[in-house]
Amino acid sequence: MRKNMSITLQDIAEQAHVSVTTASKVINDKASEIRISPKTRDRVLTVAKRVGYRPNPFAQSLRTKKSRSFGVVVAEMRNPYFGAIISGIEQASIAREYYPLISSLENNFGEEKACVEVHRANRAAGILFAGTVFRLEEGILHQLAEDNIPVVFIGKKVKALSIPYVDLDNVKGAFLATEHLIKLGHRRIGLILGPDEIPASKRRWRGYKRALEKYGLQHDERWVEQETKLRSDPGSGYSAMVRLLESDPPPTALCTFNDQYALGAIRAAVEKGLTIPQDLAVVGFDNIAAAAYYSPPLTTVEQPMLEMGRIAADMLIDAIEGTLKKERSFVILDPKLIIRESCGAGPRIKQGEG
Amino acid sequence: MRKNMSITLQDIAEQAHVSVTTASKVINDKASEIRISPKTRDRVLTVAKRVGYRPNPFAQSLRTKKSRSFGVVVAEMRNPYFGAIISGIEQASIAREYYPLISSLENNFGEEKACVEVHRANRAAGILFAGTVFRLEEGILHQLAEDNIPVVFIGKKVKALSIPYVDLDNVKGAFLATEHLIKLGHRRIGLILGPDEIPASKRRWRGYKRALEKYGLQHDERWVEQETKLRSDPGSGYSAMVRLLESDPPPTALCTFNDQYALGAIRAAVEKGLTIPQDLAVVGFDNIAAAAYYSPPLTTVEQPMLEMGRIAADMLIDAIEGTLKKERSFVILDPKLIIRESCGAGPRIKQGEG
DNA sequence: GCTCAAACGTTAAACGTTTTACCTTTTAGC
DNA sequence: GCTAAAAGGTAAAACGTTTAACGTTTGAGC
Repeated sequence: MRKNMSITLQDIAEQAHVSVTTASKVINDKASEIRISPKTRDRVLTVAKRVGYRPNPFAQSLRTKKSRSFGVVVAEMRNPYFGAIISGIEQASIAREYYPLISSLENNFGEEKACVEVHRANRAAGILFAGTVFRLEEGILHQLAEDNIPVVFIGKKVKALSIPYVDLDNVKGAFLATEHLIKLGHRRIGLILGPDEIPASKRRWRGYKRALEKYGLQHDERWVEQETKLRSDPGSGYSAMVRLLESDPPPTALCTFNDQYALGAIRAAVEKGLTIPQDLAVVGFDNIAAAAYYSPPLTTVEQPMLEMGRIAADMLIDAIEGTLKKERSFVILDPKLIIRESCGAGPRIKQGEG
Repeated sequence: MRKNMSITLQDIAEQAHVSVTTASKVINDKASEIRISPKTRDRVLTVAKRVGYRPNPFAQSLRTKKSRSFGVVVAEMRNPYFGAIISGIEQASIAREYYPLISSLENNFGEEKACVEVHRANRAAGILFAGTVFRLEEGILHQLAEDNIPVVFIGKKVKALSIPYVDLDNVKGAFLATEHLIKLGHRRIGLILGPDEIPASKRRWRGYKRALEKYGLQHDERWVEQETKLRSDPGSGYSAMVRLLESDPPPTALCTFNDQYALGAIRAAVEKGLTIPQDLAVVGFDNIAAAAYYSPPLTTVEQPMLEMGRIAADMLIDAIEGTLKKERSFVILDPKLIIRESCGAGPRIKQGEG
């Protein structure tokens, strides 16, 4: 009649006629470095299996002063970009028996501090700042460093503290996109950037300029628009595009900060009576799942979100376990241009199949 | 030089010259039902604040046998639909100082069992099955019930065990969509359903039929396609639409299982040379953020994902705390038709602004 | 001045592990 | 057959809380 009582080592010990210590040693089985006879070993293991023993993680953590969960702070949950990253984080951590505690800032940026506080209160073994985190005071990071709580960033480089990070080569990504448009003959190429707080924004701007320079085009401020709102939705692309279309002459091609911006920008252009790609060629960024089905299917720069999540989580767990090597602490992944139809250059075959 | 050691009640007790018990009582402050003089109270509180005391959740949970975290099992993380639900779950739980442990099945359906096992191993105080969970063996649910671990479903009704749930009125949602098309004059109305395992699928089919019946149209199997793949991406809508377009005569209007299906279906139609909405009117479902920016902007049935998440989380927490009333255990929310341009009936103004 | 409560605190046990230090029994070496 | 060490196991303390049960002081009532 033991309602809601779980099985403890005590129970196992009794049933297997050994001490709690022995039971514990067997269960943990430190590479048989402990000296237990095969006979008792089997006995304990059999009992444990029979009763469905599950170690109490609270007792374990209390005793060992180690936690198997880590915090994840993500900008917005509803964004498929972050969804993919989280998915990757999850894959990696489940595999290593760690548990991510996910918290998102949603619209309330500036809540990083509160989020971190929650994770600390929960004794997170480390914190992963996924996607773009902005106004994080350095003080918080110092505090974390001081208390030996490892931190990993995705998409942001914190110079001062040499914090491990994984990021995409954003300069190259924007370069590829811009170059593609140039090679298609475009000369007036617009650019819609994200807010300054997102580090990728500046870097993509550099990639864009670099491509223009390489092909001897000159850079014109009229064709660069920047969204200041932090939330990454199609609305941002829409309003930026409305502004951009007022420039004279308007651009014939466009690089956007991400696929969602592209969706909004396309909408704005279409509402002005333009057709894509004839009147305006558009390149996105990220290659989210839906991009292949936009009208027209979106040419975009692929960002391996899933992999980034996986790598970052592995790095963080390594750091938690104290095995993260310096030379594996800074990972920059390669972007890839996915050509579809939104620039008029794609093969007219169905995309995203298979 | 105490590296990585956190402050304990012990420390506070010493510094405030009281016993650990007193410190504990003051910190927990059970509505001053405990008898502690204001003077000592203040002393303890001051010290606690000064040293930044954070109770150790492991010790707390170990001692009280209560956990403040609960599991969330979600179908796919990368889907903005679930992203929104999770967002709602988070809002509600943070507010009540509970912590959701999120795990997703991604493509590996049939892993419900493993997910549940993980949550149990982590001593989740309850489990929220968010979105659509399919092949969950009843055995698992019985086990959970037996062990007094409350469960709440979103979007699924488990008759046998009278498990609390929150859901949308799917019949009504599909009815609204279909009726809208009928009122616009359509007579051949197609339907793309999700897989049978998703309970909403059947119910939307009923709503669709009910609308046809009400307006004296007869139901024709040729115009109903069903996707069997569980993953909800535009590709599903795309391939279903390809099949649907082979029917003769083809439908002039279409209800889709969700906005992502709609995106894919529209793409397939456009590739066949059709224009939306002139040749084919399309209605989506869910009203995800991007839907307002599709080309054309999508008329769709709104589902309050955020609210569903919030309500479900609140219900689960109530259940955990033993305060969930029977009459508040079954919540069905009302869908709302959002009219945009994909049916040719929307006002030709910009959508999704503001 | 005595008694009795009330007011204010404290001691100690318990939660389920892990780990240190120790104890007993075999076994091996000679 | 004796000793030493290896093998196999155990007792007890500790992790940081909460809580039941128990002290001590204070003050009121008479």
